[in-house]
Amino acid sequence: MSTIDDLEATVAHKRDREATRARLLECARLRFARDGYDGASVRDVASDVGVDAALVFRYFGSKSNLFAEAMAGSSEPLVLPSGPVEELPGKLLQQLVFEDWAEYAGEHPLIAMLRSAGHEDMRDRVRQQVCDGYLGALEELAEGNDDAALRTELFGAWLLGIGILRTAVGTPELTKAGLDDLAPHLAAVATALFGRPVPAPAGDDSAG
Amino acid sequence: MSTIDDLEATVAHKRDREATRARLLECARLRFARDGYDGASVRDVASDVGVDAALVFRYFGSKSNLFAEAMAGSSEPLVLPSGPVEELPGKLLQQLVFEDWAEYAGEHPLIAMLRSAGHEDMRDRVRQQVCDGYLGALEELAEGNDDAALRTELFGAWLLGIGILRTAVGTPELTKAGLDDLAPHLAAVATALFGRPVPAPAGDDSAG
DNA sequence: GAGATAAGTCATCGACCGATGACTTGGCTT
DNA sequence: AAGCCAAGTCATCGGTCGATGACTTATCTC
Repeated sequence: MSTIDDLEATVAHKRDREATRARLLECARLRFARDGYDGASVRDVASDVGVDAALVFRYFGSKSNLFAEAMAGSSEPLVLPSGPVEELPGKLLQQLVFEDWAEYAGEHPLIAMLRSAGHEDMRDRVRQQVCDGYLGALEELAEGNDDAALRTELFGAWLLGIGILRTAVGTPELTKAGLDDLAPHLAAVATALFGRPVPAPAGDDSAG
Repeated sequence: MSTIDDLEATVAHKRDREATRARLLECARLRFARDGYDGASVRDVASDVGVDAALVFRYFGSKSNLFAEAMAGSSEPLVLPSGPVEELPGKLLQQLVFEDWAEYAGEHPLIAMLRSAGHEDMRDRVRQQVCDGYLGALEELAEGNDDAALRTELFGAWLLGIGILRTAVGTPELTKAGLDDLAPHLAAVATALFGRPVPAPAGDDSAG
């Protein structure tokens, strides 16, 4: 009996406010990332979770708030790779481009979020995430240069552009390229931009 | 009297099918570029021109057709710079980033078009324009390298990323940077990527 | 088991969307 | 000036959206 109770408590457990809220946020993240702010409807999100749309407004007040909370809690999937800074460009490239973001419709959430950049507040949100997150982590690489921040942004622009050409535009060479194909160019550009040697990311064993 | 007639004939010229059609297409280009396919409404476009929305459907049949015709006629503003290939990266950067695209809401049409990349046919259109237009012009620079096409796309990705970080994300350093600030980095990256010297774009006299 | 409280639903509103068809108005020919 | 035809408008439909408030139902306590 306790087994069944536990099961129901962890799996189904209907009418659990916090659990429902969490599921709504998770589905909202996916929907917003995949379809953009306008493209994702509150009814869609609610339907994914299996509740009525009115409940969403009951919990979050407005679609805008739902978006804000969903994106605020999305720092988890955007976790930055750790390790020595020299290896960071390669790891970021791998994460941005080659990681399997299947649950985000095949795109890195950041690229997907750009679809919503038409709205002013989302632009701010995206910018903050880009600057504080990715660029902040890269800035150490540019240390010692006169315009370190600019160089960092330029390198970030490159990574972002690669991701966009691959997933949003579908350019032929980049689409079929693997990490091994990009590695030497990554090293060359990073070195040229930062004025310090940046090793090419290892064609890691996990990549078949 | 003839003066007034001429004025009306050239300026106002009410009830001129072709003129109205052309104005609708022009406004549609701007709206679609600025707000994306979903964000731009037929009523908006019609209102810009000063006609009823029903007229748009009368002329173009559907919003989708309006979009197709508007974008088909937009090859004109995407004219490529001419001159020796070595100067092309700089010119492209200037056009992509610093040209005044005021009529396209301050963004290069290409970047703006990415907003609509959620729609499949739009994606194809953007890819074709990118590949045949911009990347095709740049490919000559990569000649002599083993993977010339990939290098070209990588450089295109960089230019595109710069444009996006500037206008769509609003990253601080890139936003306030001028062409002169970017020129040396452009030269460094292009040289590293193409393996041949690429001169920095001249901080031209017209830029005050 | 009765009742209270919170989780979740239903019905509905007003606004806007794309789209259609009947209507009006302006310009040209005769 | 009469009258036709095309350019442009108006009224409206069906649908979806965000949002609200009244309602139902499950769960917990006593």
